[in-house]
Amino acid sequence: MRVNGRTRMEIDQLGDWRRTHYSIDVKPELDGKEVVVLGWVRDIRDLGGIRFVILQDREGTVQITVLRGKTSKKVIEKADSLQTQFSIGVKGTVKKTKMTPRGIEIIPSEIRILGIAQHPLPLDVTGRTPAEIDTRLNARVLDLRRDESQAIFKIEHVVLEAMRNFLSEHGFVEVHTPRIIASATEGGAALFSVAYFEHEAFLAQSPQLYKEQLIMSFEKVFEIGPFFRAEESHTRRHLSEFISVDIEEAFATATDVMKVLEELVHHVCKAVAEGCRKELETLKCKVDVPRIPFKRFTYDEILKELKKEGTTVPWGEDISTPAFRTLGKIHPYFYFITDWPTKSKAFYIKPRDDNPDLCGGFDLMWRWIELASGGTRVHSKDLLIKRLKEQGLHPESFKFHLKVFDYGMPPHAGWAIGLERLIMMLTGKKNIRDVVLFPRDRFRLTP
RNA sequence: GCCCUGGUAGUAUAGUUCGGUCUAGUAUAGGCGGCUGUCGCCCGCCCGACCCGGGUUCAAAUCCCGGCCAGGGCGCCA
Repeated sequence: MRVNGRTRMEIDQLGDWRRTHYSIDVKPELDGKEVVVLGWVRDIRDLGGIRFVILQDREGTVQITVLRGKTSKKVIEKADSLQTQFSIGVKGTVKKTKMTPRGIEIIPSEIRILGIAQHPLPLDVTGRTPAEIDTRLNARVLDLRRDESQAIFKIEHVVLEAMRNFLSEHGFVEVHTPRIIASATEGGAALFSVAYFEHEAFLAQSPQLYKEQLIMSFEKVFEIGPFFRAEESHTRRHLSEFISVDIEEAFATATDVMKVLEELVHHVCKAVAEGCRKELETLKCKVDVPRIPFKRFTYDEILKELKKEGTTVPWGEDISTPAFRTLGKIHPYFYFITDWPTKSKAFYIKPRDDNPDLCGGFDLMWRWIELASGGTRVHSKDLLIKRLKEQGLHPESFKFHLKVFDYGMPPHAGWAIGLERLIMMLTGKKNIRDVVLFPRDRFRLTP
């Protein structure tokens, strides 16, 4: 049998080999010590009598140096049969040297080939030859070995960890609401339908109604999880499946949860700026820790600003994407937009007591992108029914939700932030697909 | 859903304006050979592509029509 144009080599067993060090932990102090490193072949440079194999693991790379004259025949044969992206294990001795940038190399005593890679590969992991996003997503697992991809998802991990810590420390309880629901939670966005035994069900577009119900016992809740929108949108910032970070708090108003939101964003930016220096450098990206509180503008003030720039938005209408792009140029960082017209926001956002045409809804903007939205919620059953009707929805289809208002619904408020959009902002990526492991959009369902 | 742009080796590109010189160029990857200190190693040789279907023409990668796919924009949204 032939693979890659040559005789198929034996695949070795991992056996009792376990990693003793990640690549970056192999340091000059270990000179003379035996180590076992595991990973993938990033690069091979063969100079004839000497062959350099660069091994990559999730933390970095380390050089394996094979000297033809001084190494056993068996090791040389193995080293010669390696190709890039093979999964391998190397047992060898650390050698201090001035010949490598990191000051060390590993002289192998045994190499094990643990998994082969079929060549030619669909993309270049070293990044010397670029690949387009479509090509990269089709070969996503290989693409995820690129330094840039690794950096993005390391940052995402740090963000999620920072968010969970922050919210837990502020007394929020993590909850999970159903993904499979009987009917629309908000109206508005289109839903995916699923066959649910003998019924039709839908994939949840938001945890909105459930999180409101949960504050009736837990008071402060948060949820991080995927939600689904069957929108036809095909843009750089929309997905069919996205991660929403939601909070809801009892006995609170928009003002209270806006404070939580800006403190959270501040905390997250700080965690990334301090904890992901290497990753930000890889991405050639800078994260400025924002000053809090963020600027707050009312909807009316925003309309006036836009008018000055020559963009007229009729009062009560939502702000168009081109108008938001204009705003992004005026306000190049974080800012809130408050006091929206009631009719432009969802039925569960509370109209103001002193002026029912305005409501307690807000958006958190980053430049021209809507990062989060939230508000004070309606907690009166009668008002909620009235609002449902005004939005053209049928109170009958919300009867299970309306029923809980008979059990002592407190005033409450909350928000939701689009995780991927936040990650885009922190990583400087212009396409949301870059920051999702396996994105789902209007035209992509695989891999 | 609508609008715009594009589709050339595994990948990324040149060529398309104005049809012929394209037997389709380059880089990288891949194969073979050489090289004992590389770190985007180097050198030589080789392999490999015009999205699909139809049309115009003496002649189509190039022009026209349809399809599929991709990227961007809009509306909607987070």
